[in-house]
Amino acid sequence: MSDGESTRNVPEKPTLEGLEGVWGPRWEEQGTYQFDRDHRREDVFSIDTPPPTVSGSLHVGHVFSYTHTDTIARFQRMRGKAVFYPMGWDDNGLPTERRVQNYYGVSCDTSLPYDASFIAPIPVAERPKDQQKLMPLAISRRNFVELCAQLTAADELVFEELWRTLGLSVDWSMTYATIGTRSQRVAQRAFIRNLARGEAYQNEAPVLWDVDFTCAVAQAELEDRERPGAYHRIPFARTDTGEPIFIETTRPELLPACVALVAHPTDERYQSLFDTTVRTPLFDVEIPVRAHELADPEKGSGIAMICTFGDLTDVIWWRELDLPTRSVVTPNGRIAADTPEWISSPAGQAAYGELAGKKIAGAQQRIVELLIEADALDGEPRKIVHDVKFFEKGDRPLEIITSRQWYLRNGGRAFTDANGDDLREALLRRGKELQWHPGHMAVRYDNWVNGLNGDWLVSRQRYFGVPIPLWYPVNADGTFDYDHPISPTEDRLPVDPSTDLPPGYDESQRGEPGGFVGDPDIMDTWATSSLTPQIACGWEEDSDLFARTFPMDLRPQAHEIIRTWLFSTTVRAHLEHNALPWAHASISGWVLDPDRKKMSKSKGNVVTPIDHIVTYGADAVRYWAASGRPGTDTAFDEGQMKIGRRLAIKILNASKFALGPGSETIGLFAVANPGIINEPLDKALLAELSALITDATNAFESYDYARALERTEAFFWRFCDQYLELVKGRAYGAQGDRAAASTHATLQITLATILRLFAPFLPYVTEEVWSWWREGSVHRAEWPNQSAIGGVISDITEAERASLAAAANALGEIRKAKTEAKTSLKTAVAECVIVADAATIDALDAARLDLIEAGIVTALELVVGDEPSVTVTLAPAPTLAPTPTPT
RNA sequence: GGGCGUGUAGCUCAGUUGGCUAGAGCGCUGCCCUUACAAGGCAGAUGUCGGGGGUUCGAGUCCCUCCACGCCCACCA
Repeated sequence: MSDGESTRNVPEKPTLEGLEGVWGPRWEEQGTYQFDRDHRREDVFSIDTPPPTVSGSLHVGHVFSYTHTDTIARFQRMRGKAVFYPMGWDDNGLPTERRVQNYYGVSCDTSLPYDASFIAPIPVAERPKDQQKLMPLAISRRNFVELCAQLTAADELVFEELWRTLGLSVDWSMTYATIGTRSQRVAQRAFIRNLARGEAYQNEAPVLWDVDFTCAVAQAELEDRERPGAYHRIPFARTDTGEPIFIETTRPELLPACVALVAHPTDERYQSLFDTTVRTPLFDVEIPVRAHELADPEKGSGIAMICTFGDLTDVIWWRELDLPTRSVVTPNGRIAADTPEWISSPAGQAAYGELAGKKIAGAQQRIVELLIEADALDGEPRKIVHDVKFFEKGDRPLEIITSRQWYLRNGGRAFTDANGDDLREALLRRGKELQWHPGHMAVRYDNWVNGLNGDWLVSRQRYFGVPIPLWYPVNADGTFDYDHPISPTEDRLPVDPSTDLPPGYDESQRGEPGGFVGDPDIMDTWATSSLTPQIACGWEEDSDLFARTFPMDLRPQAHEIIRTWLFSTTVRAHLEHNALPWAHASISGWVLDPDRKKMSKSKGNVVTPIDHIVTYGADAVRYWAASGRPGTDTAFDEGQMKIGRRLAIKILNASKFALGPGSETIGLFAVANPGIINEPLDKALLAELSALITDATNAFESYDYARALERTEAFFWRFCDQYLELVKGRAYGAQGDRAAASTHATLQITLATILRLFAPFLPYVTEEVWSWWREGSVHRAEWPNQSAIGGVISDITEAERASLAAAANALGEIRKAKTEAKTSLKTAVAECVIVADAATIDALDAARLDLIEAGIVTALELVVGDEPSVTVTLAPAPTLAPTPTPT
């Protein structure tokens, strides 16, 4: 027996059932996937695993993409790398808040004091029907945050269980949560360093605002949605002549916030109007008419009203034309209750009174009525469907509200980085430096960076997140001195400024003149997620680990978050480390339902993965996932899982044969004694296997796991259908011990190889079979190379190389004859005459004995000729005893 | 409006520098309990390679153009 081989233990009836339950715990116990931190950086492969959002349930989309990464991790591990493969949980942020509110029926009220004795309420779903629709229970911010932490901790256990069952080779001793202490420390440390370097700054400015979450929203969180709207044609009156000037607007309710009209500087129609004034209808406010290139003469009447603020173009006009701010929309999406001072006429004030306090939609309806009454609406509103900006998690169109927010430099506005380079250019270069898989995804990064229209707004007016770690002095008059924020020292992190104290102050000074206030905001969830490499690798906390793992090797992720996660991570690493955070990015596609729609929770077409794992087995589900090529959207297909299951069963059965009677004495010693393999079919098979190893290895090295699987699978089926069929008799000893030894050695080299090639995809079945005869885990075994095969096939002849395909074809013809004769494949062939070209005949002759045996051929005649043919004469069917006729 | 991707058998997809009659699996049809496998095996039928032009001895593969679908991006009054 060769080394590495253990006692044979091949089950009588191999089965897939229960493999997950057997091997999962054993891998855990044996530390199969533990990160070995003794390796040097170049021998480590580190993966920046996407932390899944814990606020919902994992769906097949997760199973799909995480399997892709796992195949890469397993390949690298078998190649000898110490694989650093941690798992994070994204529990920070709005989705969790929303889930906690709904799950427990609570709401956060920042004015309430902390209740130390608070106990989580009974979940809404578990209450009696009549108590499910009660008003939410208002609880303090700290109680609310604690409840979030409690629920996410429970959710994370469920997630981990599913991942383990799926067979992810994660090192479960290395997990993090984005709301965890470590993540908070990293996020706050990075932020105060950004602040110290001038990369973080605050600004009082118009921002996109979600009126339901009462929270600012960043450019990266926007999405356009088509909404019905209408152009309202409204006359403004020239102040000098009273002549009507018509504008068209989709936001008539913003008329009281109008600060100017604007037309293109070259627009003939409006030349005489520039630098004069007009008066708004209903409110009778005098406003200037200005010229600006962004005004499009083709659009509407060619002259637009500028409001503070109807859209982002308004913001540009307002800024560049230096217009006053006249806001009427409040943060919660209503028209401000108090009549603004710029509306001075009694009629205007009365009109405003009609709108005050109304929600946007109601205000729009009312102002249209008022315009009609005042004969200030020209014709019917012209209905259109247009794109409106929404917060991607929001339900109502965004408004633009002026507020003080924190920003992080990301190249959206001109900035010179620490290297003296333009930040945007530097980040574009980072995108080119990164190796994308597939390569065409790189353009999405370029598109996004080139389209940035401002820096990254990182402050959020929410609760469950990492607090902005700053305090502000309170002036003698009670106002806040935002210009002199107080940072904590790094050794105190993480801090919560709403409860912790700034250096040199005591609690009695909170909110008092001469005292301090804490920044009430938290950071954008991406402000933490953008630091996953730093969190996972132990930045500033475990410098040894950091040195061995950072910058990381691989960032796997989905394409829709290139603009958020991938880009923001690049920004943080560039600013903090002057480095790319990882060398490679692999971008997975989506799982589509059979109607080719993306599966997502909101569409209600999500399939729960655990049922499929139970039905088909984890290997089968992984097989389906790994069939999806990198970056390609893939249809959800249970059929593929059935095929995966069949493949796994086939591996069990073929392995049982390969390790069957006669094989024990051979072992793998052919490696040390190449001369033992001398049969043409055996050499032909190993030649194919050799090519397969090269092909699969190259595919994996270019992150194309799907190709590696496809090639391995195709080889395996040929191995079963052609080779095994042809050598069965020989394996059983029909041609003597020497011939049997050749095939047994070949079978075992092949089996040992394909088990390892399949191991990244089908970790359970390959480990099961490996355990029948080899020591240790297949997942720690060396990735196949040519060493076991090279010597055997170095002297292969052309006839030998072609023998397998030729014999398989001939066997197919013989079996076809039997099928057509509707007889059993066991039927003997009296005579078989094969006419073919000389090369084929040579190849067939090389496999002669095996072919005769497999086809049960009595006389095989091989003839060189120009017209290929196979003539099969079946032996007379054995005489059957006459079936008694029932009477 | 700009860009990226996809379009091959009823379905899901391979097809790597252009090379002999275009492949696999599912599904479909027929046959076979053959000692690895009946939740199996063997065999069979099935294609204007989205349309049109071009380069070439030769194009599913390269070039141009058009069409359909998906996605990303865009200051969308």
